[in-house]
Amino acid sequence: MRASDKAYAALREDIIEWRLLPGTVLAEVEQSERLGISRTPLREALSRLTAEGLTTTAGGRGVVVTGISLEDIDELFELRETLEGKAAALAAERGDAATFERLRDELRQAPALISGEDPARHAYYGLVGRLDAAIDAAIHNSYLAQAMRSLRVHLVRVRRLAADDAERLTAAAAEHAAIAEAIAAGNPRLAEAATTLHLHRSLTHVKATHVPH
Amino acid sequence: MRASDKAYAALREDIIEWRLLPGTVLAEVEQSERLGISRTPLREALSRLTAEGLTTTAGGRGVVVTGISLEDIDELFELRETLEGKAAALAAERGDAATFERLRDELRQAPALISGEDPARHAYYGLVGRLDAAIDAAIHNSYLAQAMRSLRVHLVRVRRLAADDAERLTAAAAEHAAIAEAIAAGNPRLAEAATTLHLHRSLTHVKATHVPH
DNA sequence: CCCTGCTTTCGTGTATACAAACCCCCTTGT
DNA sequence: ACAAGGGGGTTTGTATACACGAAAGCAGGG
Repeated sequence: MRASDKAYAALREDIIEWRLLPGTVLAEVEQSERLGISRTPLREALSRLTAEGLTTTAGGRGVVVTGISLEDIDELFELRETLEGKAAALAAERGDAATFERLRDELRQAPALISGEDPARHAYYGLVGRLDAAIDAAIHNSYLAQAMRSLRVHLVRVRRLAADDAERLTAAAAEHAAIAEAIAAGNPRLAEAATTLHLHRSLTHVKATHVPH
Repeated sequence: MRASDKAYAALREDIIEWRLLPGTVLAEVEQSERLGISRTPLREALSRLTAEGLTTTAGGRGVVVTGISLEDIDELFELRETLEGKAAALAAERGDAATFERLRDELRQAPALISGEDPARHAYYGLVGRLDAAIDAAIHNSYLAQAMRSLRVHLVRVRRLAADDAERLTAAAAEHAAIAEAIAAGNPRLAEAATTLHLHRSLTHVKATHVPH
């Protein structure tokens, strides 16, 4: 693995997990020494993070970790609704029914995973990730998939702000199952509606349990 | 101006204007010597281009200029319709009416610009750019604006493939005027419909006059 | 004649040294 | 006392040298 990849992954993880708080300045020598690499690969890592929007260059004062305000969350979900709604509709038109039927069945059994402890809950997140991946593959549109991928980075960060209690996760699993069901049924408008519903409830939950940093 | 910015701007221009054709390998030493800079800033420029999707890293063998297939154009416009349709609707809800009324009036007088020679036609492209900028500002959503900006790079590249005859440009100006009119009227659904119509016609034109490279 | 293994060579990945720009702070003048 | 200008120090921007890896070419054997 390249040193720049290692630095990129480490910094990205630190930012997403809120170990590096917004406003933190990432000085090149300091971070390169912390990660045990040279400045050159670190600069490439910082470039990638800045391109993703996780950091911003603060004019001569190094790069700083970007923050996420309440307004940002609204904007983020506004775009997310647009993109994922369209993606769900396209998946319903173009996707393979059997794939999404399987995902629907798994999602209906997800409450068993959620009630358990952390390893099981991790399995649930993996399941949701597989649904996202299946939609990405089904839409047959690399540009849309790319746009959604770049969004998900910020969304994971937002999710870490909210309290993922078992109750909300159970409800979310049901909503995801409804999306998978609509896609499997080949009903674009229903798939879009189910996605809109899910995202609205998700946004409401995030804003209700949000703890400002 | 930094050397990396200079290299980035130069390479980006070369790719968009099809002076660097798809499949061209951009070797680091070769390009750094051509642009009169060192490898370090050139690498940063290539990183940025790759993040934008104008180039792709070819697994250890340098970066190559990406191509745009007919399928890519379809995918590009599918995403564009989603994003710009939403943006037009949001602009109609949140934008300042006076701003878009002025743009509508200017666009209605655009045929005079188009019939002229290149400098006047350049003024027309600038006018369309101002409409885009006005929409970007009106939506009050930096993430959506960012997504549209990253799309426009590829769209400019596609536009260079099509023949921009005066007839099509005159029609496009009328379609743009209709969009501005709908936004100024504060009618989101109409604004979205006008955008959808414009993009469909634009796509049809591109595919009709498309010359494969 | 073809296949395989080695060698050479080119190209990227990384480290480090140097240069320039910027900020902070201190000093000085009003 | 406050503002403006200069100097020191820190930080980024750039160049270059070196190391590692892969790919292409060549030679030898089957």
